[in-house]
Amino acid sequence: MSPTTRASRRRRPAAVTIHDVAARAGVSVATVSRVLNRKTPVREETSRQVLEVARSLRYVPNVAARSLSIRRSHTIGIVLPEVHGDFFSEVIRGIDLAARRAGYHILVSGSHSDRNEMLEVLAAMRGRVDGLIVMSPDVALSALHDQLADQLPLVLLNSVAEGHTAITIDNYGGAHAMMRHLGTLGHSRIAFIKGPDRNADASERLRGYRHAMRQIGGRAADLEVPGEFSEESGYAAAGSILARHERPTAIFAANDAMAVGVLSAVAAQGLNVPADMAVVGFDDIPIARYLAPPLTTVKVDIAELGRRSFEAVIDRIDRGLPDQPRHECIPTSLVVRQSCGAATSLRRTKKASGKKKTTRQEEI
Amino acid sequence: MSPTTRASRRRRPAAVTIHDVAARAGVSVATVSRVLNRKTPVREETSRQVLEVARSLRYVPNVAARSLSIRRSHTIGIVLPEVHGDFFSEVIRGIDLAARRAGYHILVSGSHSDRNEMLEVLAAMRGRVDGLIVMSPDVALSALHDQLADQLPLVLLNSVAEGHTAITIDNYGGAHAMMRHLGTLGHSRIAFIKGPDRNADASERLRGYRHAMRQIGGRAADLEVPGEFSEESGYAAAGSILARHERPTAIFAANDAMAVGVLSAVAAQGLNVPADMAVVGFDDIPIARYLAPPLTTVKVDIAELGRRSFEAVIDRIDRGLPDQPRHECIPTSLVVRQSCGAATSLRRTKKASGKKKTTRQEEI
DNA sequence: CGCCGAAATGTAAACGGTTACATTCGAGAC
DNA sequence: GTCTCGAATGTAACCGTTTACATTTCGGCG
Repeated sequence: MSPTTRASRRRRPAAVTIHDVAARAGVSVATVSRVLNRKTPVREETSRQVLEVARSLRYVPNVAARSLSIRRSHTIGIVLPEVHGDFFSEVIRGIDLAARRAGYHILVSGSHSDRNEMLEVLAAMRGRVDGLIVMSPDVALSALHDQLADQLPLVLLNSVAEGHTAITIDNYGGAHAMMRHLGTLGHSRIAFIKGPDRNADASERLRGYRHAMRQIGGRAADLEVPGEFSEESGYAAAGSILARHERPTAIFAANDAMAVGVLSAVAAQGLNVPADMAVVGFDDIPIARYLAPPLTTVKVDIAELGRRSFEAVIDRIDRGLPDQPRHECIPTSLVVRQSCGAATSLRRTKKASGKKKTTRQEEI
Repeated sequence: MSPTTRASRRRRPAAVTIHDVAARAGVSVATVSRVLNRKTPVREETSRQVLEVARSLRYVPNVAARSLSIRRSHTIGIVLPEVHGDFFSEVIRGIDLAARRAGYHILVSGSHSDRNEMLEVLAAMRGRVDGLIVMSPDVALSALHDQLADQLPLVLLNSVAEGHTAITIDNYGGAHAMMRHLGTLGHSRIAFIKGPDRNADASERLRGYRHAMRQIGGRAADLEVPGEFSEESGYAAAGSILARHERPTAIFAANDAMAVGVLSAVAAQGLNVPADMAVVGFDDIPIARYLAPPLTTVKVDIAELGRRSFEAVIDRIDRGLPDQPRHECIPTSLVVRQSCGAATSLRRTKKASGKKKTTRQEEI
C-alpha cells in the first residue's frame, strides 16, 4: 500500500500530507519531517530536494497532528476582564507582537470579571494552549485555583497571588509620584476618585494616594469618592466633589477614563481647569493629550506589560515549570500637561537612568 | 494490553485520556465518545455512569486529537490592521461574544496593513482555523488572493472584493446623513478631513460627503483636507483649515479620533465650538460624549459588525462553502450632541422601525 | 577485501480522539 | 423455545505528525 493510496478516503478535498511529499521526493516521511524541522543530519542534497517538492506541492503541515504528537500547541491563552478598551487592547497588542516574533499564537477571551464565565473560559482553553496569561483584578484568584492549578505555566497580570508569577504596574509609585507633583504645585486638599472596590490596580493607586496624603497631612478619608473606572462614574463623582462646601483644589481620578468624566463635569459647572480646579488622571490613554485642557497623568507602558508577561510565560514553558514564581513590576512615568496647572515648559527629568522606578516627563 | 498500560510512556505527567475513562467506567472508548458528544443512542444508565467517571477523573478531551480526527479546530481567525484602538478592539469583542456562545475560539492577529506581514499571518493561521474574518481596508485583497483562495470560509470586514462575502458599515449613508444634518443647520461651507487614501471606510465616507456637497451646491474639492485617522493628523488638518481666508463654518472629520484633534486645535486658536466652528466626527467612540463640547457624530454599532461577521463565517462553515457570496451592510445612526450647534433638546426620530438605514437620535 | 562506526535514512509505534462496521443484547412475535 | 430486528455497545482503522529504534550506506583502515 503506497503512501498515496489512502489519500482522500473520507471527507473534504483532502489536503496534501507529509506522505505525499515523501512519496514524491522518494524518501520516507521521517526524512521529510527531519528536513522540515531542521533536526538531525540530513544530506544537503536530500534536504534541498524535499524542500522543493514541499513547496511545489504547497504542503502545509497539519497543526493538529503536530500538536497531538509533540504535545505543544504553540499557542498561549489570554484571559482579560474585557477584550476592548484602551488598556486591554493595548495589552493584547503587546502580547501579540512578542508572540508573533516567537512563533506563537494567542487565544483571547474576556471574562467580564465573572467567576463562572472565567472558569468556563479557562476550561475551554485547557489543552488548547501551552501557557496562560491571566488578568483578574476583580475575581479572587483563589476561587480559580482548581482550574489554574493544573500544570499549565501561568502568569498573572496586574494581580498577585501566592505561588504564581506575576507582572504588575507600579501603581503605587505612580500615584505617589503624582501626589508629590500636586504637592509641589501647592495643593493639599486633593480629592481622589477611587476605582472599583476589589480591583487590584485601583487599590494600589489608592494606597499611593493615602500614603502621600498622610505625608502632606491632609485627612484623606473625607476626600475619597467611589468610582468605577468609567467616564460616567467620573462625571458623577466630580459632581459630588464640586458640591462640597469646602471644595478641594485638585481632583485625582484613579484612571483617565474617569478624568475625562471629571473634565466634562467641571466644564458643565462653568468652572475652569486648571484655574478653578486641577484635574489629573492615570494611564495616559491616547486621547489624554487632546483633551481640553491636555491631561496631566501617569503613563503606563502597557504594551511593555504585555511583552514582559509573554516573555515570562515562554520562559516557564521552555524550561519546564519548576522554577520559583517571580514578580516583576513595570515602572510608570509622570506626564505633566496642562490640567494640573503646572508651568508648561518642556522639561524632562530623569533620575540616574537605568533602574528608575518612576520617571517624570513634562511636555508642551 | 489494557488501555491503561500505555499511560505516561513518553514525556510529561500524562493527562487522563478517553481510554482511562472507558476503562474505569467499564465501557469502550467509542461509548465514552458517544456519551460526550451526545451522539447516537446510549442507554441512560451507561451515560450517567460515564459522565460521572469522566468528572471524577477530571477528564478533558484533547483538542488536538479531536481536531485531527474531525478535521475541525472550532477556532476562527481574525486578521485586523491593528488589535488595539477603540474600533478594532470593539470588533474583537463583538466576535468574541458571538464565538463563545457558539463554542468557538478566536485567534487574533494584527497585520499593520503590511502586505507581507499579512501573508505571514494568514499562512500561520492555515490549518489552525476553520474560517477567517479579514479586515484589510488598505491592503489590496487581490494581492492576497493566493492565501485566501484556499478553501477556507472567508468573510471580509469593511472591505469588498469580488467573489467574497463581506460585511460593511454604511459609511456612505452615515456621512450623507451627517451632511444633511449640517445642511439643516444652515452650513454650506463644510470642510472635510479625509481618512487614509486607500482606506475603504475613508473613501466611502468621502463619497457621502461629496455627494451631499454636490446637492448643497458647494465646491467640495477645495474643502477636502487629507488626514490619517489619527488625533494628530486631525489637529494638523484643522490648523490648515482655520488658516484659510474664507473660513468654512463647519468641519466634518472622517473619524472621531481626528475630530478630537480638531477640537483641540480649534480651542488652541481661542475659537469656540460650535459658535465659531461646528465640528463633527464619525464612529461615536466612547469618549465622544465627554468631549468639550460633546461631539456630534455618526454612531456605528461595531460589536454588531463583529457579531454579524462571525455569524457569516459560521454559516459558511456549517453548510460547506458552496453558497454564493453575500454582502451585508450595517446601518449607522446620527448622534446629535453639542459640537454641531444644533438645538439640544432630546428627540428621537425613527423611520418605520425595522430596516431603517440611518436613524437619527439626538440626546441631551 | 572484509570490517567498523558514524552518518543517513527507513519503519512503525505512539499521540488521543471519532466513527464505520461488526457484534451482542433483549424484547416481542410466532 | 426460537427467530427477528432494532438498539446498544465494542473493535479497530484512521486523522497526520514526530521520533525511538532498526537498518542501510559508505568512507576509511587493517
